[in-house]
Amino acid sequence: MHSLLLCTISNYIMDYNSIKVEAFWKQYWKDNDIYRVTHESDKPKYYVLDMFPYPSGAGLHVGHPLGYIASDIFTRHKRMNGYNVLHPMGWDAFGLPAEEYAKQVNMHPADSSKQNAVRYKEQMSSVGLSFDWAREFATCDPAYYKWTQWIFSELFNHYYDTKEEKAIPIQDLIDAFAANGNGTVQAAHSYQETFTAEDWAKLNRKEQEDILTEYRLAYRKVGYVNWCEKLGTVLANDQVKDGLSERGGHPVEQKAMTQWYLRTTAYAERLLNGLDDIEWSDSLKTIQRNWIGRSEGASVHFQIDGHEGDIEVFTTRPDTIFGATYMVLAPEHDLVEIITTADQKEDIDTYINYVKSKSEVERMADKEVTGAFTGAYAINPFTNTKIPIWIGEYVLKDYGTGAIMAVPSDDDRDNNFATKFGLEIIDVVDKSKYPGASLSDKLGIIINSDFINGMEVPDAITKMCEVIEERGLGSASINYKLRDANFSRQRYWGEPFPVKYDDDGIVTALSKDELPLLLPHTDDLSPGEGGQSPLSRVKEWVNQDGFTRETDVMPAVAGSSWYFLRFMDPHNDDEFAGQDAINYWQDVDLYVGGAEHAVAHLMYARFWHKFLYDKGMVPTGEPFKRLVNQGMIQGGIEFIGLLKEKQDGISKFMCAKMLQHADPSTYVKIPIKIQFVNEYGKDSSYLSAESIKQFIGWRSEYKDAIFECSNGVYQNGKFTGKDTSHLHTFSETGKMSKSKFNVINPDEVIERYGSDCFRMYEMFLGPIQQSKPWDTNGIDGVYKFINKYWNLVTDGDLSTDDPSKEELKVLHTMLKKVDADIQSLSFNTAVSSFMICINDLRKLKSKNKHIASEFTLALAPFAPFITEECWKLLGNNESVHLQSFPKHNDEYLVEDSIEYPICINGKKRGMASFGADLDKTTIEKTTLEMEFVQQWIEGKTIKKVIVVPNRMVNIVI
RNA sequence: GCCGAAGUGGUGGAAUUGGUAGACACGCUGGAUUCAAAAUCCAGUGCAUUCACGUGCGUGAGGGUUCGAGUCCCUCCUUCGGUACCA
Repeated sequence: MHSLLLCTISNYIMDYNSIKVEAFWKQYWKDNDIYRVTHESDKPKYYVLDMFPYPSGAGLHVGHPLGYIASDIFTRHKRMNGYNVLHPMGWDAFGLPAEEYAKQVNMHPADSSKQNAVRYKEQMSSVGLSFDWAREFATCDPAYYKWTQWIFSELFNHYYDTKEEKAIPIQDLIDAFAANGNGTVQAAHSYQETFTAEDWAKLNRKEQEDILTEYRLAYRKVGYVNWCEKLGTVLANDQVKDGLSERGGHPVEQKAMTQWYLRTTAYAERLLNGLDDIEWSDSLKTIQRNWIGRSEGASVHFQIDGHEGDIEVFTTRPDTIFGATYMVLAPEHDLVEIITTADQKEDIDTYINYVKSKSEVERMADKEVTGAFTGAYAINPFTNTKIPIWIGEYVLKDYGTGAIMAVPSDDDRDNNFATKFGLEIIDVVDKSKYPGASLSDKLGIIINSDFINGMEVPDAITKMCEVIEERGLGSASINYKLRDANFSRQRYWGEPFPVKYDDDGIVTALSKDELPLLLPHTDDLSPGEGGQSPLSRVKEWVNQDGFTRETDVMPAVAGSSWYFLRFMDPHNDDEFAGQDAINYWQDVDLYVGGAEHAVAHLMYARFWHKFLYDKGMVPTGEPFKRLVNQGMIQGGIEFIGLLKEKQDGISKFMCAKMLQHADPSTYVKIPIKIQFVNEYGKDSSYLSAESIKQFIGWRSEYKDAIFECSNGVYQNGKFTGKDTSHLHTFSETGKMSKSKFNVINPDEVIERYGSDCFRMYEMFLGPIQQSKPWDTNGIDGVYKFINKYWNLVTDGDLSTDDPSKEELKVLHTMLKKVDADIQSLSFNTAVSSFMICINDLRKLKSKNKHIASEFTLALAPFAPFITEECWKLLGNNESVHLQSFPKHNDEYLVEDSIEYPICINGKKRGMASFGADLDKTTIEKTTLEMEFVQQWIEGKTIKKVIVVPNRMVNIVI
């Protein structure tokens, strides 16, 4: 056995050979399937999940495994505590980045994704992550996306009943329409009209479908996309920068397209309330709450002077309605066309064209007040005065009703608008009693408002809601910021929508036995005509006998919205997951992943889960019980300054120190390989003459360039100046990325220090929730620890005697701390406990087999390879990872005496040792008699003596 | 602007319910070992002052509560993250 060779030379401190040992055990674990789990188990279940990655072409860098290592330690600890732990991994392979990467490397995304996943898996195994690889799948596997499509079909075939507060089959709604029309139906919808059963019966099938679509949980409507005429393509939001395409810098405009949406708004209240019962960080919950953006208020109808209809507005401040001196509609509001007078038509048209010409980004960036008058007037139902109706881009068509009553006295935006256009301002809230209160605080006394004069604002709001309902003007209502989710992408690499359109354009969802609807193969991934998906060019797929297919595909979030359920039963062909498996595994107990998914992924996943819950297909209302966001490991980025103006036609680089006070517009920062840089990451980082040569070798276009250092000039291989050249560089901290040449690959670190050392060092860096720059310098401390541990087990013979009291105390102090730290995910302090323990054991010259064994067991979750090796060397045959985690025993931790700090007026002045069970009075008495205490209290009166048992003594004089 | 999180040595970071601030580690200094180096081991290391014992000051700034504050309260500053005219 190779491992025996390592330990037979016992009188010599042998370094641990990580490469050999890790290779051996990696194979052993694989061959023996020790991380395989099934739901047929008597043990309690536990589900630890990492957010599955999109396998990018670059492979893993040292930042990626941070969360995986943490969850792996947690998993191993749970396993050793008798749990049946589901810990799977897979690939989020569909989506834009995968498609873009495939184009770059000139491969089909199906192939590049597969290839990248293989590399990821290999790297993950090198890190010693204990995934059950039998459950691996990718979101682009037809066997998986069959069920993504199926859930989508189910969404399509359901509506949300607001009375039952759950999803109900659409057939029930059709029956209700046929029986009673839509007047009595309580459902989440976007259909504005009311109809009777007779009306419904008169409609043809297409007309009925058009109404039903406004109720379905998956539906189609017109939405806007970022359209770039020049590139002939639709762009994602992050492909647009400052209103221009990121690639090429071409103008981007808003283009209307009929697209698929999910009615997430139906679940707004439940998505909000569900947050109360789960263990997520407060900040993450707050982000989700803000995103849902619930606000209470009233919807009020304003009659339009000289027109039949009315304008409905939503307001959180019905108490200020007496101050509503004008109204504003969103420029896209349906009524604009109807109410605009002939006189104002030109103004309005000009303004609408102006708004259309602006991109969304420009609209957000531009804070200037703009608007136009429609010429029409509404009647304020409380003052009965005519108030002008304007349009303005600050009113958004998607929020509330797309119309507002403007109260310029109590709303900053309304105020700016009124001031600019000379509209009337009536002050309706006296805020003098509440200096410093902001408008959103809803504080003040109502004035100039008839029957609510003198009331406090909150009371006035309640009163007004009542009166509004009494008078039939509207009702109290709740509004959400949350919008229905756009679910269409004009792309290739995603799930095809499982739907078909007949000749009349009526949509039906494919049934389960028609799934999966396979994504057809095509090598031409360029956009289709008019910004359509590349699929639109695959005519033989789109045009079927008697129907056509949807050419848009689903977004990347589709596949990640339910993958955690598939892991429970990944190879099931009959169901998305078998009920036995789902009932056993229930939900995710611990979910670890990056905060960048705080909104989109988690919101979609919770939404899908709640839908499946309504269908009785999952047993819990929330998918992720406890969630932890790991921080990012960043990298140092090094730049050198290149002057924009060439000197006699030659490029000139200048020392960062010399550019410190220069005008930043006169030079550009060129990122360089961090390997070239001396004192990398520090303020003093620089390129020496040697590293400038390396740089020139890498970027030969600069071979003749001038490098002006602070102490001389380097050019053409020669340095003229005093001492050696120092070309200082700019150092920044940021994401590790290929384009910044600062990627540190875990493979290199593992090769040099071993996987166990790498794992423990990543944990030792700090709390996992925190982001921090990678710095290999500190790794030596952990490396020393690993070697100390190795020597503890392998250097010399171990005694089988009972361990001493001191040894037990040192060991059990560690066991207690490590156990608690793992549960609270404080892995950095757990690593430090191991270090303290091993240092203490060395001081005690401990060579005890029991101690070494227990230490090995406790260390196993952190350092799976070396502990496995040591466990074997300690004479065991079964894997260390299948053992029980050692329990600490408080008996060994009992102290005979306790060191008390003695404080005078709260300042420590000395120490004293007292028996652990000594009473307070004796401690107080003894303390006051002590010599150094006497010196401090001499001639002073003692006001008070505070004795905190087991803590400290404080004397107040 | 609004919301959230966080500011501790030269560095990464520790500190139950308020109870010895700086654990552990890096780095640095000195020493041992070595022909020498690496590696390893030992000692020291918040700042100021002192030959020294010690003393003073110290957790972003200022105030407060308390016998006692890194921890609680108020005001402010900075950094990071989220969000963006949300009626």
